[in-house]
Amino acid sequence: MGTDIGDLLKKRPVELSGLSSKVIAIDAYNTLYQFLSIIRQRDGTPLKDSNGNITSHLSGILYRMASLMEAGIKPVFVFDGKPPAIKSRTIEKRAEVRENAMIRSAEAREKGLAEEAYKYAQASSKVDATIVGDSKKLLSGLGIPFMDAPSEGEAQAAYMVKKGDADLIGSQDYDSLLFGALSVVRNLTVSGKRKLPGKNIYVDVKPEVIDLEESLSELGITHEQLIDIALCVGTDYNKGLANIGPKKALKLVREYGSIEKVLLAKEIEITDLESVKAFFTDPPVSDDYELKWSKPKNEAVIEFLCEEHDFSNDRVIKALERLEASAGGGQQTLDQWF
DNA sequence: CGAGACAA
DNA sequence: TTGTCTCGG
Repeated sequence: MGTDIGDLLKKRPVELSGLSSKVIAIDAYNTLYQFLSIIRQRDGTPLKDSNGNITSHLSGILYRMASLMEAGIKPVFVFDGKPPAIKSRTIEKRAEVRENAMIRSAEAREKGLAEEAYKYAQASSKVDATIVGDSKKLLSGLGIPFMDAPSEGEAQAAYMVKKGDADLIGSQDYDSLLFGALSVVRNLTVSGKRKLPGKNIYVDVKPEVIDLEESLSELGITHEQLIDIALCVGTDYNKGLANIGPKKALKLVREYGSIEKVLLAKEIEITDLESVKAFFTDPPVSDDYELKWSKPKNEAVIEFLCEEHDFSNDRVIKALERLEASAGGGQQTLDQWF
């Protein structure tokens, strides 16, 4: 998923507290997928309520939003709209991978290969309409704004940053930088050690910020050239060149100046090159959003999570208290004085 | 992933 | 208090 240009970019570790008062446009699809694939039991099954509905994403949203709001961060979720036609190959491929993973997971479970079963169960995660609907319902209850992008969420989020309505994009992917986002934050989580599944290995996971201008000047390339590099490596919208990774792509684009000249020199072609480039530089975006954070609607959240989805009352109330104490990123509490 | 329990 | 592990839904 996304584009494999991460190795080229400069990453600066940050604390969550260092992002206080920042508006972060969260790539909803990316974040929900992360929750679905990671919040699982040891056998690989996601969290579910007594009716069999998946609830991993609800758990993820509740606790992470409590942490972010507590840190004074103002999150806004940006959901995907209609994918562009040039993405259809990627979408088909993802569906294939998921179905394959589902079968392999079942097979591995039969054979008693726990680790394998877990891995394939993760890969079968799908952000479907129910997951999206549930998530929006919870966000409404938590008082956190969200919007539907006309097309790609990352493109919309990048637009919001360029406009100055948001400060950073929260995503594990780098695509929003191609769409012109000035700043991306990855690992948007309370920093700490994470145990790798299976082995007894712990890794430190800290939030990290990637600044577009900083990365470009360090690489000595323009934004357009960064897009060209991504196009060489391959994106969600094009296949990329054979045996070309980020390092070789950087070298080629530096040497020839642009992807067009690279293709000319190597006598190769990329289908839809022009429309893919145009999609990165001028994607469909919308001004139809309102960024307003409000106090959580406690009763509605409790009804939704506890009554409908079997969450523990105590846990939900605790998370709501954390949210309530920080709702509006300080704005709300300040208003009390006027 | 993140909370909570329990050990050190 | 800090680290390690399990459970949550």
